[in-house]
Amino acid sequence: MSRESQNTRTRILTAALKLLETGEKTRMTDIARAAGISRQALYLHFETRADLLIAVTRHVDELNNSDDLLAASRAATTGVARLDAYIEAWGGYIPIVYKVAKPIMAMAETDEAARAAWNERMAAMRHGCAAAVDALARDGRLRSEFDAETATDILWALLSVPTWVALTEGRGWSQADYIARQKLIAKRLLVA
Amino acid sequence: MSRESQNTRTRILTAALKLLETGEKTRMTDIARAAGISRQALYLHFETRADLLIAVTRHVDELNNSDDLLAASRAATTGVARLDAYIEAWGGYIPIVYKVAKPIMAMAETDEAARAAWNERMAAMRHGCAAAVDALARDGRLRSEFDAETATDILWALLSVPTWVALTEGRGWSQADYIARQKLIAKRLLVA
DNA sequence: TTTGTAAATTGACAATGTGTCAAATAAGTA
DNA sequence: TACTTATTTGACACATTGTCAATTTACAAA
Repeated sequence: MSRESQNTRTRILTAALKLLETGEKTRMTDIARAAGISRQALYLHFETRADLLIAVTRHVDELNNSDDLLAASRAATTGVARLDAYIEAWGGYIPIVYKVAKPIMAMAETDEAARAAWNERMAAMRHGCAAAVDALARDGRLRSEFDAETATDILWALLSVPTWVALTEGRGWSQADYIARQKLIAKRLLVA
Repeated sequence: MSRESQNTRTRILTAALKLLETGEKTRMTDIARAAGISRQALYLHFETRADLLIAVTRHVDELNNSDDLLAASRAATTGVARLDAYIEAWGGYIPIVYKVAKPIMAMAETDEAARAAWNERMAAMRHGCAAAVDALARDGRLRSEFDAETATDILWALLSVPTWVALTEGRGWSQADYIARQKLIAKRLLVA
């Protein structure tokens, strides 16, 4: 994969991302046109449409330094602070990835690669939840109502993308509302 | 629409339901074969695949007396009892409708009729949530942290189908776990 | 300048699944 | 017998993904 080819690959990802963000159609034809190459040339860089879209999410992660973003919550000293920081970080990141994640979620019904990519992402998100729950437990402030595993599941479901979609797009919660309320809810549920 | 035609219509709905429940493919071809008629004849009874699937959900509602099921929670005297009863009723009904609802949710991305049908269902579910929240408020037992509208949104998101899918299919919660824990969560969040 | 190579183009085509159409048939009813 | 309704049969349009083969472009090495 030469330098030239790398440029084209990035050009494709950038073009696809722009289409996704502006809500335009993202058929292979559309992405090719936006990238200024032929539709068939897309297949020289990505095996399938699913692969291409998955690559776009990774591209988005890189553009936004997603690791650093989420790692910030690790700096928190208390469990409660960590929980808040994680909700702030992840909750703030959802709107960024959502536009790209949406077609992947849709494809996940039928496409194995898309399903695997999405599950992996959700597993990573759950790790963040588990870390917050563990930090609470270490402080002796995890409510005894649920064990750590169950508490993690609850937090994970609470912070899931479909829940975010339901509350923001479906019920009109602003992003600020969403984050503030989720912090309250999570603390009420998990903190003793 | 003659009596004979009615029979065929029911036969189609029954056949489609069976395919959905057993997880088999539900292309128009498959449904037709299962119903013992030609694929083209399906279009004599339903305009589109979306219409057919929507009709199946209504058929399921009728088979299960869904109205009565959910109405039971209305009999509860206290707000807390009503909340519990609603979670029990709706939570218990999710697995029944889910298999049919799944392809409709998938179609909702692209098909206007499917989207409308699903939104209507979710709005109806939210009415149940609102009723429970109002009952709590009437008892003076609604937590003051959130207003009634927001509390309803939270309960609605908590009881949403994607959340159920995440916790049961995704995290292996049994149906009994799901209902018991959701009751605890809802009370912890909403009851003063 | 010639030659070789990687990237991209062009045009055609298979596969899938939905939805449409027209002509023929079956079966019961007036 | 004639009419009506449901259904069948076979063909086809359409959208979209993915594949293939032959050709062209452009750059780099000799």
